[in-house]
Amino acid sequence: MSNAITPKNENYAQWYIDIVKRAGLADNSAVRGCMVIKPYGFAIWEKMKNQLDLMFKETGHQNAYFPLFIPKSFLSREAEHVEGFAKECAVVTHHRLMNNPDGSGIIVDPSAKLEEELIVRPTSETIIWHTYKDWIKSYRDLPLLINQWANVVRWEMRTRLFLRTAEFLWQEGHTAHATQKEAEAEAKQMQEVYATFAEQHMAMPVIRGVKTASERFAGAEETYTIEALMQDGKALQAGTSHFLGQNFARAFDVKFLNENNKEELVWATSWGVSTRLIGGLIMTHSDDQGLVLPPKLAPIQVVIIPIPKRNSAIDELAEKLTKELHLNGISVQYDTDEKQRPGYKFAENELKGIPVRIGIGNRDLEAGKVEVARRDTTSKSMMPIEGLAKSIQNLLNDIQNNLFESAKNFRKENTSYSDNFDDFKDVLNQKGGFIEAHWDGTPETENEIKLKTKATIRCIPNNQEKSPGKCVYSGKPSMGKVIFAKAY
RNA sequence: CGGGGCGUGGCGCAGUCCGGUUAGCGCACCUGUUUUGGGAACAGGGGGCCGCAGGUUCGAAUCCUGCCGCCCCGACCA
Repeated sequence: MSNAITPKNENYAQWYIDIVKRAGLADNSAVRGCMVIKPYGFAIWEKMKNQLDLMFKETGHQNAYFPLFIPKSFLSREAEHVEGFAKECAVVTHHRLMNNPDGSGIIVDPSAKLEEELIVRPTSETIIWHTYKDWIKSYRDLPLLINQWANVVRWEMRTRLFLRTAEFLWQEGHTAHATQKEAEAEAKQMQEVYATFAEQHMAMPVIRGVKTASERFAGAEETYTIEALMQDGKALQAGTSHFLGQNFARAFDVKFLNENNKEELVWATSWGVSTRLIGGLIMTHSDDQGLVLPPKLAPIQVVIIPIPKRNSAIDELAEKLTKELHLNGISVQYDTDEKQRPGYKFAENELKGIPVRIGIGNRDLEAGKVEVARRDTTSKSMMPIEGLAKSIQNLLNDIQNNLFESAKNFRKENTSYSDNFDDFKDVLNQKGGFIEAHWDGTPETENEIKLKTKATIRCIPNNQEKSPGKCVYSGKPSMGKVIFAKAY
């Protein structure tokens, strides 16, 4: 009823949970670590999915679907891959239930044991590369550019709504190429697609970079990542694109004949983003009043609220405006629910992060104006009815841009440089955020810093000019700066 | 897996220490009236195997035993 959202600065984790629940995005379910994504949350996911799907298709990819289950033996074919995923897999061991002879309910039928256990996919490289063996014979079959939208399961020890759930929705692209160069270009291209989506649609600035060896995807030779900074100063890995070399081709014996009739192993990439992005979206923009959505991803971009007493003049204007905005691809809801008063609706719409609210009352109509409130700044202004549809479109663009600029400013203010370890620890504990620092390039130093501070190297940023210096921890020579942060 | 917390109408909780009438409150819901420019008021009403299973007792939401589940914090990960 009254604002039940825990203030951000009081308890950020609780604030996040309150937003997810009160805005109606998702709920915990009867299954540990698995969430119910509610209609409003799913509508946001659909908007993300539609845009990403478009971008994948524009870059030449096709959708397909592979099985939920993976034979256990497949997972062990690639040594690093099994090492990375085996600990967190759900396993199917039987295929039938039966009534317990003692009458106490239903039990697993012991006679229905599977010959080979099935793994519920934690990711699909293995089943897909097993399939690719049949699909790829010639250089003419390449490149093979496939994406799948799916659910996967990783039996995480600790879960958080959207950010880390045992089951989650995602897309996983799996491509096969004739040359290393082409596969690397693909992996980089998809990193850029993700970055473009994050920045232009989510209004979430990201750093493009590569992972260090220890943070790399299990089975990858290079992991390209986009890293975002959340409001509490922690980093979020928002999307990754992997150059897999020939590791999976070797494990699943996927070879092709080149133009010279010579047999070669295929080069691979894989890349994915998940419903975690919704968590990132929340923690980039939202405030103590509730969710804040960038217009491009808001299921409802504009809500029109009649100020009682509602009458035909108000209805007419609302309907005219709705039509005009619809013609321009803007989603509008005219809230004619007479049971709730305006104040209640205002608060609910703010909670749900609807970017623009238009209030139409008789007083305003007479003056030829309406009240327009923007969610990002929570400011209100009177706008002339004349040309309103155009004004609203401009306003939506403004909000989209403003959210992105604000997030960039926040990141700038919360990015520090450090060249000695004491200072590094102080910044990390007092301020958080991204810390640029020199690193000597060794996994030992990386690990020591992680043990002492919980900060990890989020990435080695792309396109960085060489800037030799001394490692923040060891003092040894360093060829360039990397980004450290505590991460989700 | 360790630490903490919690299971009581749809949601949030009180009651449990110290057993005792019909298990209570706020929100939500239903009906009606008056309202309506930032979360309306009044009146009436409906809805509960008190997580599950045993036990103690004349009597258990409350005491005892066992089990189950979920959440939060940490280590692991998108």
